[in-house]
Amino acid sequence: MRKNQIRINNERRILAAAVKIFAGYGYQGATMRKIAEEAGLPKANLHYYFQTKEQLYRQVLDGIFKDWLAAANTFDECEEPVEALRGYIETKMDLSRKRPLESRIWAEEILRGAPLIQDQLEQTLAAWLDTRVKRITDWINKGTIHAMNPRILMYMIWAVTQHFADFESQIRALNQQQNLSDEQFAEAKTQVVQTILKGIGALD
Amino acid sequence: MRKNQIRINNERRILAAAVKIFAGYGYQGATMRKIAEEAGLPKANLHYYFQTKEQLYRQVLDGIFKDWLAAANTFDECEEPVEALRGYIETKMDLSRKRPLESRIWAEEILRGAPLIQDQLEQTLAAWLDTRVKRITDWINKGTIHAMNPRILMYMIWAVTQHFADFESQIRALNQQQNLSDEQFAEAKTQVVQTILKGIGALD
DNA sequence: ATTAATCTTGACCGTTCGGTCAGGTTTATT
DNA sequence: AATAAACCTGACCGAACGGTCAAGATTAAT
Repeated sequence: MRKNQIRINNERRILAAAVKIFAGYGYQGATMRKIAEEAGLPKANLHYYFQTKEQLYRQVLDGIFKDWLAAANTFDECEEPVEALRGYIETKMDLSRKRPLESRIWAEEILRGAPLIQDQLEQTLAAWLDTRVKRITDWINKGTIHAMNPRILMYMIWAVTQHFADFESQIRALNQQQNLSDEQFAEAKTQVVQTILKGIGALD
Repeated sequence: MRKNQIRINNERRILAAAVKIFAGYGYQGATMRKIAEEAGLPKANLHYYFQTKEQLYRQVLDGIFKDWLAAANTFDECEEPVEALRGYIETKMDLSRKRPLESRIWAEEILRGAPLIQDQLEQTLAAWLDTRVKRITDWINKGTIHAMNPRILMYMIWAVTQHFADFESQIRALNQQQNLSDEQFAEAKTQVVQTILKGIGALD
């Protein structure tokens, strides 16, 4: 089978290189030259597979957005707030640990005012958030967690979990110029979960 | 007196314009042309006061760094964790509300790996953090708050408070395309304080 | 074996970038 | 009033940017 094997391979190579370069330099700072060099292909070849820099960037963002939404599986599968939120927070923390580049590209896009993904935020993400807000509201009504604004809870979770990817260089500078070790990161993960779950009255 | 009044005025105008443009476009996306236009001065005039784009950017970063550190006054003045942390969190939240541009410039610099402020992070900020870590450790030893890693607590506070500035466009998209009203922001501030203080065992 | 489709690439293009500079204008000093 | 210092700015520069293209090489289809 494998009809377009060449195309598939090259698009994957280019996208992987683009993630690295966009994360390292930002949209404006990234150049097609750097991405081509990282991918090991001539610059003109990039334009054969992706007409413009913006189109390449859009495809990178699309991939990130899908991971973002997929991270909510544990949240949806669990009934009780402790399991659901612990699972979601841990999944988001793991995502920050394993794929920090994607988190940084997302963060930079939002920083710049989300010029290219505003529609997805206002529609897909807003709808995604609404259903989770409803679940949290149910927990509040049942008295399982304290009364609060569920949206702000979600913002807090996003902020904290993504911080470990987005502000990695700051954390490194404050940790003897060393990235967090696996042990340190595991400690952070536990503490984040505990603090938030306790903070909303789901524990103790 | 006012000897260099012209210089003082123009440098202030240029720095104010630079904050806007750097925050809106990032370091690479910002151009001296745009900053000059925003300041209402010819481009060559910018280079008279600030030799290079990087020097202008450095001065912007320096100003932000000072605000950053100054926000810790309440933290230091209060004895007990509830007052100290509430004061610090509220001050950082207010800073995010009133000066989101500065927060975004800082965030972008960290995202890019802090190429220009690594020294300040490793020295000034690291020392600043150490003294606060000691105070939190004292609280833990006295049993006023739960046992935990004080550094991770500080990361969480930074993450959450700055999120409201850095991810403003995402929050807006999830809030019927409206920025948080003063009432909504006040609610967020209260909830952030409550969740963190409860989460570390300082309340209830 | 031939043709068609896909892929590859060095050379090139117009635009914009950060930065320079000479020469003029304004302000401060005496 | 004269001199010096500070300030202003249009025109210009080389470099780097995103993107194009024609011509050749490779692969797929018949």
